Amino acid sequence: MPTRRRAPESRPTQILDAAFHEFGEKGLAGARLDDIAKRAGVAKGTIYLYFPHKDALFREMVRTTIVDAIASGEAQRDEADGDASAESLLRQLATAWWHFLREERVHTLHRLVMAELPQCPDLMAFYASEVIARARRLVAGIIERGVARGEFRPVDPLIAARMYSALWMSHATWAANRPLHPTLGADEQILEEMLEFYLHALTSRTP
Amino acid sequence: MPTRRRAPESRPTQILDAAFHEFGEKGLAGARLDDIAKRAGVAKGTIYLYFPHKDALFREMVRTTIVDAIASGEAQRDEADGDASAESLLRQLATAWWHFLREERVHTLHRLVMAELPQCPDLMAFYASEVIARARRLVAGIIERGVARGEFRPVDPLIAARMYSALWMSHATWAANRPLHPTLGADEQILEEMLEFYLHALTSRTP
Amino acid sequence: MPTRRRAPESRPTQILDAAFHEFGEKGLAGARLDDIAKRAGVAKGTIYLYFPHKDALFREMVRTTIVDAIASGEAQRDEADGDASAESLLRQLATAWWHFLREERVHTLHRLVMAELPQCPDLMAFYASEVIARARRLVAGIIERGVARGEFRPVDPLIAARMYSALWMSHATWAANRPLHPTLGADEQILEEMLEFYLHALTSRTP
Amino acid sequence: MPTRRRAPESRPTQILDAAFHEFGEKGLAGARLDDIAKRAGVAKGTIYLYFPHKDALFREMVRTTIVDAIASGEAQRDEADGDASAESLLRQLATAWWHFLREERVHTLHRLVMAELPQCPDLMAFYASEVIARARRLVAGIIERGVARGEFRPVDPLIAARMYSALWMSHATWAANRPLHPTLGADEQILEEMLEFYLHALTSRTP
DNA sequence: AATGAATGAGTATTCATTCAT
DNA sequence: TATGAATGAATACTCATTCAT
Repeated sequence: MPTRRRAPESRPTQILDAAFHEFGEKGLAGARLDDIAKRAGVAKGTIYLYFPHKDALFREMVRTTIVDAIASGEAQRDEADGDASAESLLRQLATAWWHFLREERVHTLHRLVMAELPQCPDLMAFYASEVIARARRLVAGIIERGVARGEFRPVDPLIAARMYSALWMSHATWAANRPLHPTLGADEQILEEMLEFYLHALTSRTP
Repeated sequence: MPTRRRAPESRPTQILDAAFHEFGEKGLAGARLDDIAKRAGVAKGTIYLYFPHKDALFREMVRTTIVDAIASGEAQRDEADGDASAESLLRQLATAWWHFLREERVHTLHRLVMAELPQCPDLMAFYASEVIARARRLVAGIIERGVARGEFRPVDPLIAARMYSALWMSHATWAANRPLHPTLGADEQILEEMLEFYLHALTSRTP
Repeated sequence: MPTRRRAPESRPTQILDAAFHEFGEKGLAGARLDDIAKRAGVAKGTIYLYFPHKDALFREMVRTTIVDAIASGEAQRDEADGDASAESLLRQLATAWWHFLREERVHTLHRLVMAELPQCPDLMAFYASEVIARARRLVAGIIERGVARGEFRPVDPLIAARMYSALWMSHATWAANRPLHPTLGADEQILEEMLEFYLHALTSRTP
Repeated sequence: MPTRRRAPESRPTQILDAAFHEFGEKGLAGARLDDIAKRAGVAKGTIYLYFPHKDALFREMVRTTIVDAIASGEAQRDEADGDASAESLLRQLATAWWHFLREERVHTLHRLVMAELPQCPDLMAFYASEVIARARRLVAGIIERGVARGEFRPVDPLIAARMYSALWMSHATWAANRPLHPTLGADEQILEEMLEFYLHALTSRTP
């Protein structure tokens, strides 16, 4: 019998961590509480000391993962140089979000959200507003500035930001399933391709 | 009610149809054979005359839905005028695919694929090559032609086609969850926004 | 694997029978569905084809047992000679109810009702009105007649009937636990004692 | 709030008190140690310092409740005037026992005994001899005296005492569930009805 | 003595699968 | 073919009991 009470206050974290992996691999229905407990190194009953039932555990896991992901995303963004050109800022942000989206953890989260959250509309909404819309707002701000400075052609910043989301998120999904998308190059190359394409769309004068 | 064949003597089709709805609503694990049978108007045992088990039913449902979807997609494409400018062709194809992607049925399929198919890699591959890559090949062909004709700037047609997929598929997903994306306009407007953006990216000469 | 579908329409009866014994021995909480199934000779799942959950099974078991018991009680009563003196009628009825109350089945039922039904007030009410009050009404009728005929002193028939219930039911409970009540004589003797006492109370004119 | 000692240093008493209420409401199986602890204002583990397991707690709770009840019953009896007529004594005792039996606490105890003690025969025996038989002996003594004095007709005192128990206990049970027995009058009236009936049975000369 | 977090055996309930009809 | 009653393995959740503090 292993020692009880190993790290009293980190118990919920251990469990949420294990839950993330099990749910990530098997989905909400497929994951077994037994396995989550085993992975977390606690007894099954312990889970119920912190979460009233499987669904609540799932929800809380999604919620904390979103919050964590946002925090890490913000951190990456905050390294950006606030004084540079809009294009340069966009490149920095694009790079940071690309690394963020390419994290295993984020991809798993995204898949879970797509898969199971139609049944939990509130979590879906949380994800949509906190993760998706947040990135869009950041990008929209940069684009607005680029338009104001004359770096970019006059576009609706919100629409352009949506296009940005579309490109980055889709590619992240595909890159996470490379075997299915064999024409995809290396991560850095994809990033370059997206940036090249995206900047062309913003700077064109001709059409 | 969309056109879906329902030959009264064709049990498997009835069942697959019912399976599509139940799996679409509840997912692979959540759907109950009982409900599928009820919806199909057959006894539970009857399902086992045609499909060895639940998973096989799911797979077969996904497969036929993909095949059906492709057929309907192809039909829309074939209405395109083979003789027009690349831009005009692209507009026609873009419109057709947009309508295709906006079908409830296609969105449901997409969600299921994202959600459950990590566990069925072969189906995932089938979907990726038959649905996603197929569209890309079509678009790539048009772009190649546009580049050759000098309509578009010299881009890698495959890469540009990937960007196309990214924009169209992401927006289709968001449009299917409009409540979560309140800044989205009407379907036709979204299509216009994407086309405008995409054509700019292809025609710009500057950055 | 024993034969399936042994007696299709008697399945619920088999189960209710088994439930009566298991609940009777262990109580509502103590009885295990597994054991009930085993005793009924069916699989555990089969129970759920007929009863939505344990509580419903318990309730239904109590209900049918009450109904059965009443039917058997009525049958015994109907053998009574409608034309005799009130005393004679009372003796007949008293004998019939005594035999009825002394049945194992009735005693078990009574215990269950006392024990578990505070949590199911409707079943309790059903028992009170169908079993207890029913007997009282019968007795009250006879007493009323006896009073009218001058056989008995003028008593309130309902009150007298309540006294009857009290004597008979208490003695039935004690007789079912004879080891705890060693001064109790044989069943027939108890019946005689109760009748002697009861008739005295009804016929005395003095105090 | 009825008088119940609650010496602050007397943990076991607090626990037994809480146990009485929880077991009384939910039964042996239904009561949760957690709730008992909460009600007693102690931690769950503390219970195990005084009682080796749930069953022991239940048993001890029943035992002390019986002992307490007897003590309070005796006290009431001892107020009786030892010198009066048998009838007067009987009336005094009957009144005292009626108040005793009508206590919530006694009724709860009685229900628990009926419900759960088939599984604990020794407790059942304790209850039968200490509570039921004790009352009978008291009554039997008075009756014997009444017969000797010629106040009562010559009856077997033990049998008559049994009849007394039957009347009083049954009515106490019914009175505790008045909603189910709507024809029941007020407590004092019931007592009068029982006494009137009982004395008639004892004093009749005629039949 | 007292605590309450942790344990894990125990059980109701579900549902894919079978098979006698 | 078609049925649907029957099966029983699988699993979420509970709660008496333990023990490090």
